[in-house]
Amino acid sequence: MRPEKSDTQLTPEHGVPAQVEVADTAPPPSDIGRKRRLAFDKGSESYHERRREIAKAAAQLFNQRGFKGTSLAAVAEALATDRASLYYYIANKRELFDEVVREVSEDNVALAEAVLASGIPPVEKLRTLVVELMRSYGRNYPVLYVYIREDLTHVENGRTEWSRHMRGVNRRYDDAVTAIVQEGLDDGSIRPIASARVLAFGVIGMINWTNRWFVPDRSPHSADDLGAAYAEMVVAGLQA
Amino acid sequence: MRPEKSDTQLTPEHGVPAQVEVADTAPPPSDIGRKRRLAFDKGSESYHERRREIAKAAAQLFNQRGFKGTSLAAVAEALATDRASLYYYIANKRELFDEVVREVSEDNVALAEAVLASGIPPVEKLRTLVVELMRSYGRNYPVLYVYIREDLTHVENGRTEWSRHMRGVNRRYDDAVTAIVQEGLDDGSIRPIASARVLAFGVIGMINWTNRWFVPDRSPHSADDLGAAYAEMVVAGLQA
DNA sequence: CCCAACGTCAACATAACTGTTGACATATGA
DNA sequence: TCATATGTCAACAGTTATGTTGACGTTGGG
Repeated sequence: MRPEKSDTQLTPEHGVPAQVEVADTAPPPSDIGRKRRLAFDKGSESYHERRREIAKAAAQLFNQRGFKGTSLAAVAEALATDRASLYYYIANKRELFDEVVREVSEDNVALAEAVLASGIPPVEKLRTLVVELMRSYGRNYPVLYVYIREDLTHVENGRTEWSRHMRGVNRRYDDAVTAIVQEGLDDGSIRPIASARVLAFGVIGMINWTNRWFVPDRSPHSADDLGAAYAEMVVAGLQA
Repeated sequence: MRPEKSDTQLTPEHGVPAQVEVADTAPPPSDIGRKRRLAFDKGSESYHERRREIAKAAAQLFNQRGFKGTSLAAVAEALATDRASLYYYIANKRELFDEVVREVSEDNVALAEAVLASGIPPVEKLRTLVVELMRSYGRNYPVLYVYIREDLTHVENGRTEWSRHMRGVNRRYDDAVTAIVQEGLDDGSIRPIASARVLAFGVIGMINWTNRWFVPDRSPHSADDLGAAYAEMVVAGLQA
């Protein structure tokens, strides 16, 4: 299914099939790449601020159109600049996505794990979790939604270091929530309606689905309201 | 070869994009188009069966990789055929998506509306709805998930007849579920935790989120189990 | 003033994808 | 047998995307 790279001569230097190996390492330096790295390492404030601006604009587009549906040209346009200029700040689209998503997604996991580790009763953990998650979603809008919407597998083919990392983050998140439910099942404070994981996914789903309809600025409800409502619903639904 | 719009001719109409008009009608006939239409209208059994095979293969890929992430070449490959052969059956990728999704999404709405129209008490409607939806998701896997995953806006730019239709379907679905909850709020059988819509979206979210983790064949739970569990959780959570 | 860091620009190379074409194969029934 | 419906193939055209390049501007500090 790789019929013809072309019938014309293909310069052997250029034809090195770089897409076979997964090579998360050693992308060929390239000139602008060196400038970028330099600027990044030097790390002036304005540089990083501009980087954040770019990430913010990208987040909006990723949220609206998805990763695949967002072109760097569109990001550049949103910033009223040229696409090539972005390369002064980021190496490629995936790195931009990473920039947008990484910190906030890790905060999210940390939140879930902190709640799990707290000393309060399981049911209260659940309530706190739901409330705090919704707060976080509201506070970090739309960045957290970008993260939720993308089914990592859709972003990249799945074997890169980055994608492994992201899967790990997701996994820890699911595990933390599941563990909270499990505690409740174990001490009898949560009814054994189904396995801890199924129940946990139900809760997560209710929260995560808000990405489809909740736009903080344009909503009659605050994220806090939603969190409180869903927490109440979940707790009443699960409590023994 | 290709540099049509390079420095030779600096097209002055650089800023006149042709994609402004939406033209859902009158795609130029084209030869294979005529053959396709002919075959379709004549409608032999084998023709439509092949069409269904194609839709099924496409559904798998759409589900795994999303609309944008799925190329017709990939669909052809999955069927061990050539991409061009697909054009004997479908006119373009969107039509294929439509083929996959349309019927089942309308069935889904019909289901929700039927439950709404049934004579049972609101809380029982809710329970029935959740159970039946999960059954439907299991039965129609992965087709319904394809539909859920795509945030129509990501599939097409939003002004076409098709996209209006799809938004309408979504809307009717949301409205039906909301109406069920509203009935419960009105007759006092459901606690006024939040607005009917917020609660409805919570329920829908819990169910729809299963698209991220539930694979019928590879799951220890049946769709029925999940439906029963979530129904129980929702009903207990909302009942007065 | 001048230089280096900062930032931008136009253009190119490469690739993937969609939609289309016209010729070619097969098989089926009249 | 032969015409027709059915189905496939290789190839191309047009579009859009990414990543890169090298030259060009701008600006503030020494």
